[in-house]
Amino acid sequence: MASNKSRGGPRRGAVEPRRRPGKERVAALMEAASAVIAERGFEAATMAEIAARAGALVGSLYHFFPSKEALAEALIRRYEGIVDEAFARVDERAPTLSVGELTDALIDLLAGIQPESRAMVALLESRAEWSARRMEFRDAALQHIARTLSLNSPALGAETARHMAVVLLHNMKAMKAMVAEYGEAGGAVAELREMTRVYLASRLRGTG
Amino acid sequence: MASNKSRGGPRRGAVEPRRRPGKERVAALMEAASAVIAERGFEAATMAEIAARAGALVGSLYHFFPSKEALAEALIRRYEGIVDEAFARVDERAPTLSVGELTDALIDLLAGIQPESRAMVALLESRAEWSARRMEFRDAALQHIARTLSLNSPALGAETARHMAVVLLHNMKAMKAMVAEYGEAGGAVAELREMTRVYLASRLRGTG
Amino acid sequence: MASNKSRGGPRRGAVEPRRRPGKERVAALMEAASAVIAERGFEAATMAEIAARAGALVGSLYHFFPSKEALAEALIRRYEGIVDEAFARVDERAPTLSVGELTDALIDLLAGIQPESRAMVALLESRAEWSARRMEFRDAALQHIARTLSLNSPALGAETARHMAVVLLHNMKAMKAMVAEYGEAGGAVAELREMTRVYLASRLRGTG
Amino acid sequence: MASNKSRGGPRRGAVEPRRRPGKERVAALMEAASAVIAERGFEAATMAEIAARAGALVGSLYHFFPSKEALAEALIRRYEGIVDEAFARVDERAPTLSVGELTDALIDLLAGIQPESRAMVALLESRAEWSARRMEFRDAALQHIARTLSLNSPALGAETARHMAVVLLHNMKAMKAMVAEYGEAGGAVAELREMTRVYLASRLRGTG
DNA sequence: AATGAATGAGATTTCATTCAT
DNA sequence: AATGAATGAAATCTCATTCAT
Repeated sequence: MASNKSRGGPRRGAVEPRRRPGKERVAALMEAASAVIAERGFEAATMAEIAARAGALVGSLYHFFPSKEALAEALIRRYEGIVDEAFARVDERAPTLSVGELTDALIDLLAGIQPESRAMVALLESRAEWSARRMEFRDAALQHIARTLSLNSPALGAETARHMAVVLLHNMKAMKAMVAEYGEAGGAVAELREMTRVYLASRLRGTG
Repeated sequence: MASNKSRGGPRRGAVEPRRRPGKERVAALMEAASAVIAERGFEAATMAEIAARAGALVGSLYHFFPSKEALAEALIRRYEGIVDEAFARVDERAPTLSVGELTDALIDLLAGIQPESRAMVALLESRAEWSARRMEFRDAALQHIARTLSLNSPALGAETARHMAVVLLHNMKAMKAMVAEYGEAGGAVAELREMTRVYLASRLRGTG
Repeated sequence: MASNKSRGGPRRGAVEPRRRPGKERVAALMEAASAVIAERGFEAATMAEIAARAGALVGSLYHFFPSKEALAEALIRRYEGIVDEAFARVDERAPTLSVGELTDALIDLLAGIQPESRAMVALLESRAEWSARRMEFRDAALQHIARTLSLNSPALGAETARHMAVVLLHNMKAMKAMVAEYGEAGGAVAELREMTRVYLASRLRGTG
Repeated sequence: MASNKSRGGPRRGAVEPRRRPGKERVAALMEAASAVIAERGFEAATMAEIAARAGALVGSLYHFFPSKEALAEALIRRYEGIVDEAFARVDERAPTLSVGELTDALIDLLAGIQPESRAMVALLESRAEWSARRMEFRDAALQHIARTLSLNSPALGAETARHMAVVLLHNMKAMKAMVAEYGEAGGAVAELREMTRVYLASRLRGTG
């Protein structure tokens, strides 16, 4: 890692361009960032490669994202939106979902988000002094899961739901990784799904 | 001159020390490496910090471990020994273990190895071109788990055991991470244990 | 992080500068590299000194030449151009040259290229796993010489010309070194010229 | 290059062991040094590899040769002895040698010294601030050659002989290199021999 | 005498970030 | 807005040499 110290001044978040060409540029840059981070992990992804993949130059990248961390935050913000929507769709149906349906809905939620979710997991996994923004994202995901559980099984205690969410988030990330490694049809993938199903069946039994 | 060309010929792994002080130094260096890697992850751990934590200089570190990768391999070799022993202890009792006992034996196996296992997980998780050595370690762990399952439930198909092992290894690593984050008494820890228990109960039922 | 793993993908040779100041910088860097390599030899020449001599920092040097080897290749590419031109000028007159004129044309060819040729010889002499690029340069020089010989004495067999070229290249490099050491007027320089002349006279006699 | 500064105290040359085992050790170390320097060149040869090739350790090597330069000097001293003898053998016959015989005697002199002469050439070629010792060796070789020439052709002026020696030494080193590269039977080797023959024939004609 | 661990300066290379144009 | 060159701290690795045992 080179000098990570933020030498930068007061500029904080990402600049939001008003004009069309700028918007397209930003979209291309974020897509490129997603791809590179997914491939290499956050720390190993270099700003130069991200820019190059978008057909741009570092200067351009820094024009919109004043630091690597700002880029990460912008990505996370985008992921949050996507994840929010995914949960919203599940939550609509949550109260009426059977255990098997709930299992699939949750466990496939991350894996179903293409192609960003690999970068998302990489970002979540990356240390880098555990930036506050990433913790928030993680907490938001946990709250989402807990809420979905509660919607499905209102009798579930809030704290229990929260603890279960921690486990389920692990499973969701594992599913993403396993699908990437073995493909959707792998036997291990089926086992992970089955484990999640029997777990939810057991925990939500009396409550549903 | 510091050209990176491999010049020394076939020197591959770590140099084994021949004198008492060297042995102690190597032990101290590996301990320091474990600690730093556990804290920062493999890529972010610097050779300088590892050496410093052992009260040594980089030159000393490189005297025993000719590269960062060689250090990683030496650590993995040590972990392999420890993990082998842990599995051997479980396997002695495996045929007679109840599902609950088997669950605990497996899920606590990694977490029970102190203090190295955090570094072990970090090493397993690190990318760095997925070095062959780390893949082997992973495969060995999977085989260990599959064997333990088969010892407990001989009727289990070999392939099924293998697929279950993939899932269980995920759980074991998650347990390690969660204990490190929340402590042993955390509610999430209990949930992970419970999930593993009901999963094993469900899969080993008819077979035991 | 400074892992040596090739991460940037296929970037091989030198980056060609796109702006005026860059072009000048690159020219200054290559000149500095020539000078330092000429003085110290390739291996002993350090990137830091090369950069410093051009009034730049290592980072700048690496901006244009991603490795020391890439810098060497860029230099060789430039030398190739210069040498090609020098041979082209000789070859125009080659058919009509007397032995004495041919001797002078060849033996002074390298020595006449100022100031790069000392670095060129240093590069040619340097080991460093005998990089393919340098072998190619050497082969090209041999072919040039053989062609010039054949132009002057068409009856010369291709293989003989090739073997003579090996000897003449030695003489050309020796001339460069001796001029650098003793100056143009040295008695040894005259002897080398004379040796080359009687050799060519003897070999090209019946053929010319 | 690491810290090349001689931090050492007043110890200068190599220690000469009195006991048999010491003598054998020294011989083995010098042989190993010759081999490694021949393979890699002087600068790239490391003290550790030299020691290892002799089945010894750096400490041992430094016991007998207090620095790398001292080792180089010891090697040169040995070479001087060998070269002195070789010239003595030639000089006995020198007055009666025909031009062809003189050519062969000189041009094969270095190449005929096995296996040290490659290291010798490497040492002679290496820069390393052009140590005085190596310059002396070179000068001694030049004087040897000049003397042999004068013995064969007493009418030759002293200065002319000296200038011719410079050229002939180049040829002798080139022969060594070419034999190493193409083998004894190469066409280029024959050309080099022929060039040397016609040169000597031309220069020594009236004088012999 | 011999061993082999320790030292530390220095080399190559990487990369986030800045800034003049 | 965009470009791309410049910066410089930091990381990995090397190696001649010293020194305690």
